[in-house]
Amino acid sequence: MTDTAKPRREQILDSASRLFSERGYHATSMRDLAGDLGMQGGSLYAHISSKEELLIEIVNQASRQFDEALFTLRAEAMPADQKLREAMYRHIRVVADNMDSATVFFHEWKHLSPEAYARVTGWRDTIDAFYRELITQGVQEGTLRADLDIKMTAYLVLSAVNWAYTWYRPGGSLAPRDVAEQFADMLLGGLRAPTGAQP
Amino acid sequence: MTDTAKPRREQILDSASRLFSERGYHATSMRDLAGDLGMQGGSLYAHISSKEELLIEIVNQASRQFDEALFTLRAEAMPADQKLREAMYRHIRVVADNMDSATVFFHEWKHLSPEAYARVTGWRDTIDAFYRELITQGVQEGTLRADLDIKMTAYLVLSAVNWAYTWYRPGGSLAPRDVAEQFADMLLGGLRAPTGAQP
DNA sequence: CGCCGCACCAAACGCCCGTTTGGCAGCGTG
DNA sequence: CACGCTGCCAAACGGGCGTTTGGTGCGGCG
Repeated sequence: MTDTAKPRREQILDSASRLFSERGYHATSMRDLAGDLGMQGGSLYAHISSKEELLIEIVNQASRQFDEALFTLRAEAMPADQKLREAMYRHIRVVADNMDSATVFFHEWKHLSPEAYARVTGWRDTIDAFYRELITQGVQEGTLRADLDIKMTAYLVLSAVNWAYTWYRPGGSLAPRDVAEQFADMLLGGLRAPTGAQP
Repeated sequence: MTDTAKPRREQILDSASRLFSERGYHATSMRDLAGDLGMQGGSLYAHISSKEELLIEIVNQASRQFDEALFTLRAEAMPADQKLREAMYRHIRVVADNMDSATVFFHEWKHLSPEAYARVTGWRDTIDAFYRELITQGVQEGTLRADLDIKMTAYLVLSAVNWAYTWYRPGGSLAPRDVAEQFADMLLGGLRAPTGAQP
């Protein structure tokens, strides 16, 4: 209660996340953004240095959230199926808790300047590698099927957790935990009914 | 050989698909597009009526491809697991054969005018309903697990086939059929190794 | 009280946008 | 040869863009 309002700069970043995610980066003008905050376009530049700085900061923020959520899992010792379940939960939670910046992250990273662009690409590779390691570990320890193609399996898992940004609605009846549990159950156990007849 | 070159209008649509998918709709100017075709910006308007017409036509084209691929499957009588496999194959094939327009479709539909926007939303609902019906059928006939949540299962399948636009590269070693078969195998059979121990 | 610095406004800058216009080569047809 | 049509160019239009600039009201501090 020492300071009831967020710093102006954070308010700007919040508004920018929302508007960029709703309309896209290039379709949002600085005057749109300023209007959303009740000010004039030029006044923004007392707090930020450029429009691209906003995009970079939003994307970096999202990257950091994913990193923090997944990196601590890397070294933990647990069965791969359980670890995969936990990774999916954390991944989806980050998406769900940051719908706006996650959407901007997935949609607008192409518009970054070369350095920031390269950083995002590098981050993607890191996450890819994380899931591939996890799956490889699972195959080696016998928790996951031995005939899995590591790369394709990672793509499948990443599809499930990333695509959530297009349909998940926070505040609905589904918590991130529910989504992750259901997805993990289906992915690990399979959709087919256990019939007993098998070629 | 009666006419070696495509009609100019089709060339424009092809270029627009590529540029819109690479840079985004708003980040591509009409002068960029014209330059790609070796002409002046204003000259485009001898063949098209507006920039948005291009976006609408690209998105409609993609919608039509999905419709044609999936609609014929609806009435066919086959076990649901096999039908799901075939649907995933056709879905991924459309994405793979139309990477540019599919990317535009997934990324830029938000920027359409209200009528075209509503049409795309309606299309999405149709595809959603198609997969939900298919899964419901599978549960009823006993091919798929009885405890599946229909909506979540459809989300999972759609994630897998839609997200392909972000990573698939035509001309690589993976044909759409390979991707679909692997995804369907993993989804239907599950990732977990058959141990024999089960609660 | 006088002063500073902060947050903002109003206006302007140069540039690029989507689109329109008028004109002009080339060419197949009468 | 004259005609009109097609496909394009060069230039311009009004407007919006991201950003800069000079000025102003105001709260806090010496």
